[in-house]
Amino acid sequence: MNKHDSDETWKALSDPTRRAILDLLRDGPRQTTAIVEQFPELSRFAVMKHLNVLRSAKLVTTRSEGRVRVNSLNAAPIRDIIERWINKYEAYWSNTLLRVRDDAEQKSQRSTSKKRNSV
Amino acid sequence: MNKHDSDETWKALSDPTRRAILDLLRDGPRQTTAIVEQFPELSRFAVMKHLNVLRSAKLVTTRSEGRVRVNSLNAAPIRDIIERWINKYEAYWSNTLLRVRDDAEQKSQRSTSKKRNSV
DNA sequence: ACATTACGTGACCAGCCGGTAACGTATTGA
DNA sequence: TCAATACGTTACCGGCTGGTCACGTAATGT
Repeated sequence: MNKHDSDETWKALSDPTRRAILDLLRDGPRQTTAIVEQFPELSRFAVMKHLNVLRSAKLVTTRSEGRVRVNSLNAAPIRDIIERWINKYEAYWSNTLLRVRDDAEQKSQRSTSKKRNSV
Repeated sequence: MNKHDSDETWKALSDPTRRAILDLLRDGPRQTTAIVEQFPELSRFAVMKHLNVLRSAKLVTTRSEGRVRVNSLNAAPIRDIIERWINKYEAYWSNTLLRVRDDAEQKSQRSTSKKRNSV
């Protein structure tokens, strides 16, 4: 949780393509080519560069399976940042966070259908 | 909350100096010169550029008081982002964030009379 | 009136960032 | 074996970003 690490996380999260990759990996691990194909408007290398940024920020982990590379989301750095900001800005939104918790409770009571909004 | 807006927020938050300015404004409004003086290693213009980025991302609002300009934090865009990410990544950190939310709830119930800093 | 204080801007520059084209490596199946 | 598949890299580039220096504007106190 040192400053350099969180700064790298922020930098990694600041790009919309990289956030879209994380969105994709939320639904489960993906091999590299599958991620690349998700962005037909970008070259393969462009996507892989983003992937490398995410890897060095430890937001994505990759393991080899034969000639396939499986990329998985690691949400820990995001959690660290969010947790930090929740504590830092607590005075500014305590009531809002209560609403967030209510949403979460309702959602877990309803069903487990996931929504896919891109931020 | 369209995509452009939240992207601008992310970009604004991606710089450590800008996050430090927000940190400063958490403690209350500051006039422009006071913010500038907080960063002796930077030129005044550099700080003001960062301030302008924060203003156009609506993270900082500024009002005139005579020849003084008072800058205030607006945490709403941060709250929006965090709220979204809490919901999106809910499955990845169930216990930790619930604890944080419980803390917020207890605190808001304890000190309902205590107003937060004027924004 | 006018120096002082507070704030803002124009012009410019180096370096990083996100992107492409082309090429290289390694595992696998027929 | 060797073409196909999956993945990665070298070389390069335009534009954005974060920074500087110098200058400009506007309200205030005396």
